[in-house]
Amino acid sequence: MSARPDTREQILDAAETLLQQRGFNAFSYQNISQPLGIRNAAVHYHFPTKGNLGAALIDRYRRRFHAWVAAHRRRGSDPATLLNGYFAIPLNYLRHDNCVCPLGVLEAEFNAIPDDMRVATRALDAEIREFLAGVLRDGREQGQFQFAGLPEAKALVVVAALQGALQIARVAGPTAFRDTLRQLKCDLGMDVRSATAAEGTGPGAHPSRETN
Amino acid sequence: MSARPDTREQILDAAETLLQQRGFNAFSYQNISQPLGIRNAAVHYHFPTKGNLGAALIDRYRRRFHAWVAAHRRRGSDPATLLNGYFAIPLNYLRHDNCVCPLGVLEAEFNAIPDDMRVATRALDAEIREFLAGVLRDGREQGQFQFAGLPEAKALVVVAALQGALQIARVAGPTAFRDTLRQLKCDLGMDVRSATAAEGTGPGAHPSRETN
DNA sequence: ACCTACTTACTTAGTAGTAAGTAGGTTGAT
DNA sequence: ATCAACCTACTTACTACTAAGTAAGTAGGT
Repeated sequence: MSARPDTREQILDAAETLLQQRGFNAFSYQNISQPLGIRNAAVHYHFPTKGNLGAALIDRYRRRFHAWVAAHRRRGSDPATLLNGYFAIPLNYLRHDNCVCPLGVLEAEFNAIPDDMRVATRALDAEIREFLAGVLRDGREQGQFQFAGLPEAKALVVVAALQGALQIARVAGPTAFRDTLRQLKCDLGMDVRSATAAEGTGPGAHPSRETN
Repeated sequence: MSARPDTREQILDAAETLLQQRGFNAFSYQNISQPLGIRNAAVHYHFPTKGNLGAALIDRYRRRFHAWVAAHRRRGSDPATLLNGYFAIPLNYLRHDNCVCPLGVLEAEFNAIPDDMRVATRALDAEIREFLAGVLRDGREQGQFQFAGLPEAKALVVVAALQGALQIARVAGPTAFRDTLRQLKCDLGMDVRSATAAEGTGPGAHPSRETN
């Protein structure tokens, strides 16, 4: 009966889906343990407190993102490829039963999560925006994107809009997100083909469904 | 001891702050009753279930927004004034201890709120985006704004970015929101003065602090 | 003999929600 | 004008449940 010995990772997978579907304060240890066929105390064994679980989850998001960026750097991807690869992350969330961006959830509940989670959240946000600002700067220099203003400010608009659009897609349907993405590309002077569907799972590789 | 007979409205005020500060699933009846010096059951008297409270709160947001739009219509405000007035709403939230957009919170927790709240949330989102798309369309026709694409898509980008930026401001500080707003205006070909500070409280008039 | 990865059984502290009682004001019939 | 009936806006006291977290025990591998 030891088909999946990696209980710890399965717990994180379950927590990830629950976080992006319901929010941190709207799921319990039982929501994790029951589907996995284990006991609440088993979850506590791996993650003594819920805050530890949350912080470990955010750290995993960060490691995945770092690895994804590193892989692209090795491949020497150009700015347009990097940006389309980044767009694939929320597109994956969207396909995954309208999951929202983890950063959005954590920031919305920021005053109701433990301190170690806040620190990790801040770090993830900074890393993503720093990456994106670099991509936008390089892309503009190389003539792949057109926009006015600082790359940091444009990166802010892009991440904020993607994050917000995933949330809006919850009430307005997935086309709301796709329309937002198309407009963002248009505002960057990019080629507006729907595309980027087969861009690979990227760092936002969501556990359930396709991992079966 | 009847300084404030309007308990019902005070409950909604408290719930509003709690929603935008902590999220719907991260506050309890006690968080409302205790500061008001009343009992939990008094809250249940006015709002039998937490879902009723939440739905009533969203309905109040909607009524405030309708009244605000109607007031501007009577005044015959031009698109730029309307848009700057709309921008004043999240700017007020920001000043109010980094409150986030109620729609963002509700959408993030969408799978963890009762059904009547979902219906009301959907309605509020549709009303806001419809209003904004109209403003953007008129403004472009009158030469006040410049942008490519459909007004509906541009409205989506604007509301999504504002919503997301309020959340990001939680972890990155208020300048993150202001930078996002400046970039959005820049992308619309608007005059980029910081301004719009004394735009009045508008429909996002938050209860506590200044109402004292 | 010990470690890892659990389980069973429990505690403590909340949560939303309810039932029944009550103070004070309003209404209506006599 | 007075008294009974009733309504609004609560209170006290409770139920039923769920939450996170802990202590102690155990099976199986090293």
